[in-house]
Amino acid sequence: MVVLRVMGFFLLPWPCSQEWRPRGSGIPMERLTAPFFERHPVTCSRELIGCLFQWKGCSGRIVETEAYTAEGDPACHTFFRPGARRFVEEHAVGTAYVYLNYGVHWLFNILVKGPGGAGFVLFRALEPVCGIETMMERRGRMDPRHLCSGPGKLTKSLGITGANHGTAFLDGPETGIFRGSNLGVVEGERIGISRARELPWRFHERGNAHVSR
DNA sequence: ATGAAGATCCGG
DNA sequence: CGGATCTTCATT
Repeated sequence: MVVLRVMGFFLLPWPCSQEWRPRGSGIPMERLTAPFFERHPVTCSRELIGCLFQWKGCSGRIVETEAYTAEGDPACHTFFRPGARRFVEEHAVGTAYVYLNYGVHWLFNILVKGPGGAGFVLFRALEPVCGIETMMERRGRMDPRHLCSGPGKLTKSLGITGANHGTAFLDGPETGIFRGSNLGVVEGERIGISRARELPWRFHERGNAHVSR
């Protein structure tokens, strides 16, 4: 059992075992399944804030996301990459879309498809919960606030690489996303892109110290 | 073949 | 601020 400290307050008793499997300790951990992701990318991005992302021995609360829509979004890979459009067509909701950016950093997205359109949710920051030692082995010893405070940092902390591209992880024995709560969601403009910056498609938990920048 | 662009991070 | 360093895609 891990007690999370958010904004100076001890708030959520979070189920967490040595095996890094979030499992029952009185509070049911509701695993997010396909229907959650059968909605618009912006909706999914907003509602993922506060959920627990579990990845092979490590986990963290999702505290920052960005939405990219497959149609009409010049910043989305689908806009200029036929391969990305094919990916959307050929893969099921919940599939990991991982790519190498600037030849250096792996970035993790989840594929979503709603009636209003398909797209991706980019995971931009996590608040580490379990496996912090493992994360530090990968990134070096540092303030836990900096471990996953960026899309490239969190993949390195969790050990996510291109090998995970195109894989289903929602229902894995060691991977998945679990419903959580948040202290309020702040919406703002996306970061680090050159096109369609004005869209307010970046979301983060209010007051959270683990977000990027 | 070759080149440009890119949803980042780190260090000076 | 600049460099690292690789993939995808378009152009030659």
